[in-house]
Amino acid sequence: MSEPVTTFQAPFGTHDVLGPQSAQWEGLVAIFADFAYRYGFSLALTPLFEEVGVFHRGIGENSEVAKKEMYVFTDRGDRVYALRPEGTAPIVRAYIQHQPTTPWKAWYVTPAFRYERPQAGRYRQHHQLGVEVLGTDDPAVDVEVIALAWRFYAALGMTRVRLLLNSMGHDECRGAYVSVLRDFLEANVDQLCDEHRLVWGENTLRVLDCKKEPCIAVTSRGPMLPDHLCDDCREHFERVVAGLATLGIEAVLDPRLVRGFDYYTRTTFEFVSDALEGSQKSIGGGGRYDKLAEQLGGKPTSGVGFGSGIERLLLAREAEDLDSALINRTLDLFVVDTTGLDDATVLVDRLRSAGFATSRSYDGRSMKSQMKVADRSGARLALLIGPMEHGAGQVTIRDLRSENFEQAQQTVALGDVVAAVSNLLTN
RNA sequence: GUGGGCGUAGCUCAGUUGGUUAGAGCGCUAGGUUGUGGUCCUAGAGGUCGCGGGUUCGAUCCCCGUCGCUCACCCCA
Repeated sequence: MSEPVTTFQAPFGTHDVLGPQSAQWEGLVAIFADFAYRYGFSLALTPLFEEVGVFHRGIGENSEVAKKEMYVFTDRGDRVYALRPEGTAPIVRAYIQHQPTTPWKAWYVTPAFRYERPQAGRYRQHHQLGVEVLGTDDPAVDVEVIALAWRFYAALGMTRVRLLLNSMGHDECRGAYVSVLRDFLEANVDQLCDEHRLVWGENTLRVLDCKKEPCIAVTSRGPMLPDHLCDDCREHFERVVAGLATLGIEAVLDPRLVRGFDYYTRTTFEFVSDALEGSQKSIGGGGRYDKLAEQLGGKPTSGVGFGSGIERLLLAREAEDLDSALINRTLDLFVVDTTGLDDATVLVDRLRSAGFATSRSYDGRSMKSQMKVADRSGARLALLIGPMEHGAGQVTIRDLRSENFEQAQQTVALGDVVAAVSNLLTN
C-alpha cells in the first residue's frame, strides 16, 4: 500500500504565465527595453533578495510594506534577508556599492514580493519594470522619467491613463507642513473617519490619502503641501510642471497624492488607468528620492525613478479592449514527416538556420494526425515529407491558411525549399 | 489583518428535494478518408464529485471541521 501521490500548485498568490499569454509579457518587456535604450538607460540586474536593512531603511519602518508585507528569511549563516518588495532600494544599494559615473541611468524588470492577501490585480509575487536616475536633481530628469512612462503607455495603445502629480518637498519644508497639518487635524479630530480619528497621529500624511467622506471633508479645507514648499522646492516643482506641459503631457496636480514609501522627496507621481476599478487603478508610480542614498549609507545623491506593474498594465490593456499582440510569435513552418527517417530532423535544422520559426511533429504519427498538429500549431505553411518526396528528393509545401485548400500546395526540390517558403511567406 | 463567495473530467459547467454503472459542451486519442489539417460523422480514454469526520440502511447532495481557490476592504503595482 502506497500513499497517494500529492500534487503541487503554484504558491498562494502567485501565478504561472504560459503561452499564449506569455507572449504578451515578452512583447511588453521588449517594448520597454527598447524605450529604455532610446532614453539612454542600461539594464541593471541585482539580486532578488537583499539584507533586510536595505528595505527597512529604504522604504521606511512605518510603511505597510516594511511593517508586515515583507518575505523575510534567515539563511544558514544567520544573515537576515528579504525578498525584494520593490525595485528602487536595491538599485540605490547597487549604486552606492559600485559608484558608477553620474548621472547613472538604469532600467530593470523584476519580480516583487509582498505578503498580502491576493485579489484581482494583486499578487504575492508580481512583476515590475522601471527606471532610476541617480546623481542629479535637475527637474529635466523628473520630466524625462515621467515622459518615458507616458510615451510607453501610449505605445501600448492605452488611452485612459491619467498622470497624478504632487511634490512632497524636502525634509524641512515637509516637516514644517506636517506639523501644520498635525495641528489642523488635532483641532478637527472628532470629524475624521472612524479609523483616522484614532490613528491620525501615526502617519499624518496618510490622512490626506483617505478615501472616506469625513476625512476628505476635513482635509479639503485644511493646509495642502504644495502651498508650504520652500522656495527651492517650489521652483523645482514648477519646472517639472512646466516641462511636462511643454511636452504636451497632461498632469493632474493632486495635492492629496501620498505614496506608500517614505523615501520620496519633492516630485511624486502616479499613473492610474480609468479602465480599471478600485485599488487596481494604479498601474505605476514613482518620484524623487534625494535622501535615500544617505539613508542606505552612501554619499548624498539625488535620484528619481518610476516603476510599473506588468500584471496591471496587461489588465488595463484588456480593460481597454486592446487585444493586439505586443509581439509576433506565430510559427512560420511546420514539418510533417511520415517516413520515420531523419529527413525532418535535417530539414528543420536547415530552415531554422535560414531564420524561419519552425516546428515539427514527433512520435511517427499518421499523416492525418500530423496535419492536425500542424494546423493547431498556428504555422502558416506545412512542409510534407512522405515516402514519395523522400524518394524523389522533394518536399511538398502546403499553405495552411489558404481558403481554397484544394490547390494550396506544390512540390519542390529539396534544394529549392528555402527559396520557395521565403517567397510564399513574404506574399 | 477583516469580511463574502466557490470547490463535480484537462477547461467551462449541469446534476441528484439523499437511492444501483455521475452527465454535457469544448479539448484530447483513434477511425470514417491505408499520403493531407481547419467542416462533418462514429468510437474511445479521462472522475477517490477538494480532504477528513458525523448523521443515515445508503452521502457527490445534509451537518461539522479542514485545506484550496476566488472577490472585496485595508494597502499597494
